[in-house]
Amino acid sequence: MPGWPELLGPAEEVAPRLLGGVLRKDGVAVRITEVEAYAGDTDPGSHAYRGRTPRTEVMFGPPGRLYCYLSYGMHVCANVVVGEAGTAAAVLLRAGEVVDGVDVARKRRPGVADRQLARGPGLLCRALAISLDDDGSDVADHGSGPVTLDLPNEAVEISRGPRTGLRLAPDRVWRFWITGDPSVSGHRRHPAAVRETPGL
DNA sequence: CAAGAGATTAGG
DNA sequence: CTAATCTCTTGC
Repeated sequence: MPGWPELLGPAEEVAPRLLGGVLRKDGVAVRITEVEAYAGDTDPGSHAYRGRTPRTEVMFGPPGRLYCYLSYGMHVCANVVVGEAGTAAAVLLRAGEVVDGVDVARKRRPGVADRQLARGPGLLCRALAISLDDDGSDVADHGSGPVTLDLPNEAVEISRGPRTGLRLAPDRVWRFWITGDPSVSGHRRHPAAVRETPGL
């Protein structure tokens, strides 16, 4: 059974549906509170915009896999691949709240307040000990790999705003987060234009 | 082949 | 504001 039907829509529709979901690895669990959507070859902001490279290969594969990449040469960031195989859409996991294995996560980030343990895409991976070795790991097939994802079973209130760290395609308002959650990142220049979208 | 920007974070 | 440092793109 290839992937979940929930992951098959366009990235900007799938992304908010992941909010409140739980990502697990080695006893540590993070409830996802902030995501960003990337559309692949039609999206100038996507790594896959200029075609396949060894790094972006996973994004062109089937949905439900993890796309991990090295950011600025030092931080690992993780995406969930969405959409049909052959497309390169993905959802970047930007931030979350540690809901299990807090003691383990604390050891990975000494001196940091609990609510900030996964406050940012690089930090989220550090809290979960996700590395480049997890690139391509199948999170949809629950239990087969080291990393698993549970989709949320209750609705959450969602806000949206422009994507962070990107100058390109500012018209795509594709960053989503759980309204009012203290663990969302955006610590840098928080976009002024922030609207709520109860209708999603 | 060399240079620079980028889905980041920590420290001054 | 800047350093640290990997991958890919663009320019010479």
